[in-house]
This record gives sequence, structure tokens and C-alpha cells, in this order.
Amino acid sequence: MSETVITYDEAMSRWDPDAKGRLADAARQLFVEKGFDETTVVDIATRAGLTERTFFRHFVDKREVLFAGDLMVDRMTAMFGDVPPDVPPIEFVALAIDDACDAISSNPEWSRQRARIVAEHPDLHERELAKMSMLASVLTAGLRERGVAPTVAAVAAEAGVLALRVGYERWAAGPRSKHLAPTVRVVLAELRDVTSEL
Amino acid sequence: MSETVITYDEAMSRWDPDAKGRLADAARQLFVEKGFDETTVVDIATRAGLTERTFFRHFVDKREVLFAGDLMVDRMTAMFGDVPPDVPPIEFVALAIDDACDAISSNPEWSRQRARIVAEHPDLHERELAKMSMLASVLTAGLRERGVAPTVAAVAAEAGVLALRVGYERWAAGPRSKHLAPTVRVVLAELRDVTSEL
DNA sequence: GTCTATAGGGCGATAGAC
DNA sequence: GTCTATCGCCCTATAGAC
Repeated sequence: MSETVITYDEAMSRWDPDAKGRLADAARQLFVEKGFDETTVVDIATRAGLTERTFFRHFVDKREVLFAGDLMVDRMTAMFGDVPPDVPPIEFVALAIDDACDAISSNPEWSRQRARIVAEHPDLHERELAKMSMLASVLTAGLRERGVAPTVAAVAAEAGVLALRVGYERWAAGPRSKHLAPTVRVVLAELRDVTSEL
Repeated sequence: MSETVITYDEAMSRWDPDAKGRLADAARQLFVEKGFDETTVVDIATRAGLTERTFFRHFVDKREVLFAGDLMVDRMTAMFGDVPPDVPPIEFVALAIDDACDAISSNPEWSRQRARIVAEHPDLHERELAKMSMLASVLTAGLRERGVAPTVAAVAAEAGVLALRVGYERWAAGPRSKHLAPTVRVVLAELRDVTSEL
């Protein structure tokens, strides 16, 4: 009769907590060590003590592992209620973006490393843009609930996300500074100034 | 007089005129008929009378078939020289975007159908955003060559691309109108007005 | 043109938590 | 017992290599 051989790894890891977090950590490490293309999903899963199939239960595709959680969307919607009711649309957006900046700045080294990985891989850059687009949708919905006209809501939301995206890139590429929000506010002001020449 | 060298590409195109165009047409039809996910590359190639392998000779991946050519980038760089030297950055950008609008408007029905297909598939939307991001890079480079400060150049370029993207969506979703440029100009004005409240 | 690796899905079995 | 996370095996399509 044959007995099932259970290796140490399998026995230890199968029900260890935070599988998703372990996968995300393993992925980040491997992307830095070998690059995105050279890292397979099997590599990631193995390092996390899991299988390829389990990876895809947690992340819809390989890229998504770097954008874990979509925490920003939840966080942002949660703070909509805190904004006074009569601020102009762009100020509402700026406050929401400030909040997103705090989320990014709360882990500055990881956020900078992440930005570097994303900037180097077109596929990841694509996904980053898609995530930013989702943020814009959330902001647009938040503004429309406040009675802002749909077209104005969309444009204000897109303006805010533009500032976040450009500001994040600038912050990650520039000299170390703790807070992202000031950089993003500068971009927003530049956007106002540059469009005022129309 | 030099001898005529017939490359493999030229020989192929003699037997198979406009293989790339046929593939793009077949893809568009199939995406409408069956949806993006349900259409395989083999389906597309077969309808175009070609093989899967040939498809990937013309397009780096399946999504790319809807973004054929990157004609916009070439067209845009080509018109940079026509812009007078002393217009403000945002006006330079607006003129370049007008030109891109003309390219889109030149085939309005196809551009509207394309926008609908792209809007329905997250993967295609992602690629669209990436293409727009490339346009922004080209515009930024064009501005910097004119001596515009890097940060201003980037923000002006992103503003223009924002207007193109939002305007294109609005134009494709709204009632039929031939020209896209006026819609995009409206978005640009809205962007100026909404940010002026900062 | 053929061959191969990887991405990613479907589904049932199973190990553990409760 | 139920419920959920994980596994294992089989499959196809994408995409790249030779």
C-alpha cells in the first residue's frame, strides 16, 4: 500500500493565514529580482507556498497582484461624506485625492518601489492607468450624487486623477519626500494655470 | 540604377493585398458578432483567409488589432512644425488634438463602433488608455522641443489627452455628429473652468 | 510552419474551520 | 453536519521560439 507523502512545505503552508498577502509579497520580490516577464505565476505561488491555481483564485490575472485590494476605491467612497456640502467640485475632488495620497504615502518606500516596477513594464503601466480610470469613475459618481452636472463631474474627476497620476510619477522619480499630497496639489495648480491660457 | 530587391513582405502583399486591413476588418466584425472574449485569433485569421501565425506577424497581441497602426502618433508629430512658434503650450496641444480629432472624424461610423466595442471590454479599455498615454508622451516631447519647461509640458499634454479621451467618449455615446473636434474643445473649456475654482 | 511554454478557466475532491 | 480555501487534473488560447 502507498502512503501519501506530505512534504514539510505543503503541510506548513496550506492553511497559513493571509494567502493573498503572501502572494503579493512573493510577486513583488520576484518582479524586482527577475523582472515581470521572467517571473511566472508558478514561481510566485511556489514562493508563497501555494499553487498556481490558488493564485488565480485571489487575483484575476498576473498583473493584478501588484494592485492588491483596490483599497483606494473603498477608502475614497468612505470619505465622501466628510466633505462639506457646498465646496466646488474641484475642491471635493482635491480633498478625495489628498486622502488617496495619504494612503500611498503611508508606505512610501513600498510605493516608490512599486512605481518603479510599474513604470518599467508596459503591461503594468496599462493596468495602472485602468486603475486610475476606475478612481475617476468613483469620483464622478460621488460628485453626481451631490447634484453636480454629469459633464462637470466627469471633467473634475478626471482632472483630479490626472494630478494624482502625474504627481505620483513625479514624487516617485524625484528625491525622497514623505508626503505625496503637496506634489499632487502643485500639479493641480499647474493644470489650472496652463489651461487658463486658452 | 539599383537592382530591385523584393522583400518577403512585398512578395506577400502582392499575393495577399492588405492582409493587415483584412485582419482588422475581420476582427471588428467578429467582436461585434460574438464579443471580444468569444473571438479567438484563429477565428479572425480564418475569416481573413490567413493563419494564426500571420496574425501575430502583424499585431503584437489580440487587442492591438483594434488600434491598428498608431497612425495618430505619426500624424501628430508631422504637424508639430505647422504650429506657430509663440502660441502658449495649451494652444499648441489643442491644435494637435484638433488634428487627431480630424483623423477620428474622417471615419465617423467606424470610430463610433470602435468606441462602443472598446467601452464594453475592460482589456480593450486598458489598451485605449495606454495608447492615449503614448499620445501624451509625444505631445510632451513636442512641447519640450519648443523649450517649454518639462513639468508644464507634461501637464499641458495630459490636459489635451484628457479632453480627447473624454470628448471622444461623449461624442461616441451622444447623438451623431460628424466632427469630434468641437466636443473636445468644449471639454477643454470645461477643464479650464472647473480648475479655475481652486 | 511547427513546437512549446505560459496564462488562465472549469470542476470536482479534499482539508481544515466552525 | 456546513462553509470556505486549497488542490489537482484537464483543458484551451495566447504568444513566443525555433
